[in-house]
Amino acid sequence: MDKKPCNSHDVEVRKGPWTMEEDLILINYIANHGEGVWNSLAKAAGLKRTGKSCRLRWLNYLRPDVRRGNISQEEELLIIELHSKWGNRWSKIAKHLPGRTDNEIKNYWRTRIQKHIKQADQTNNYSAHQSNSKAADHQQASTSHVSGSSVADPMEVYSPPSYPYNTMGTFPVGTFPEQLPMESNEQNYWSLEEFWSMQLLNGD
DNA sequence: AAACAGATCAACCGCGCTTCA
DNA sequence: TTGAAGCGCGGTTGATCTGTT
Repeated sequence: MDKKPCNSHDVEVRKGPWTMEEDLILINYIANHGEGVWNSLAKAAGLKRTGKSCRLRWLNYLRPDVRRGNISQEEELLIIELHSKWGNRWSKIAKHLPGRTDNEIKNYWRTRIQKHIKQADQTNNYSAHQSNSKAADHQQASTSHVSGSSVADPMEVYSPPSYPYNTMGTFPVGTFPEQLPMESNEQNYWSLEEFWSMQLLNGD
């Protein structure tokens, strides 16, 4: 299937961003028939998408309990804690953050947290280098805990207090929460009903 | 105002695990 | 027991957005 083309009859497969029409078809189909058996679902719904693509779209975006935007400090700390426990087991981590998807957490980790780890690492390496030079002069036995090779897990050099975030949980650069076009921060959830009423308003 | 660079995130890809005939 | 099919996961890519010069 994934390892080889699973369409025996050369069905054209769409790729790229999902259209609202496709979203509607998928939502409607799942609302009526439930999720699961994604390959046959895709065919039965008349979507020119792979089952995989449908599953991903549903789980990461269309599911009514998906929470979007504004990862709180509590959630962030939880992500950090769980990542230090389990590593890149994003789906496992996501299970402990209701409404968050593995993809979202993975992206968040890579774009935000990992960046800060690198920065902290560089800073620490720099200061470690500085202090090591001095230490060498003084024949001190002070071993730096950020010697790179001795650190198996980047979390060990990661120090949450060094975040550039303020205590209000806002972000220094223009990140998503304030820029979401429609919802206020309280409205991180949206339901099928809301989606459908949006469709009615749009006349679609 | 335009060009460029960096950040973000949706979506795809490939691999490995599970299930079932 | 084995091979095919389905599914889930983690890594990666590319389009878009935002900030800076």
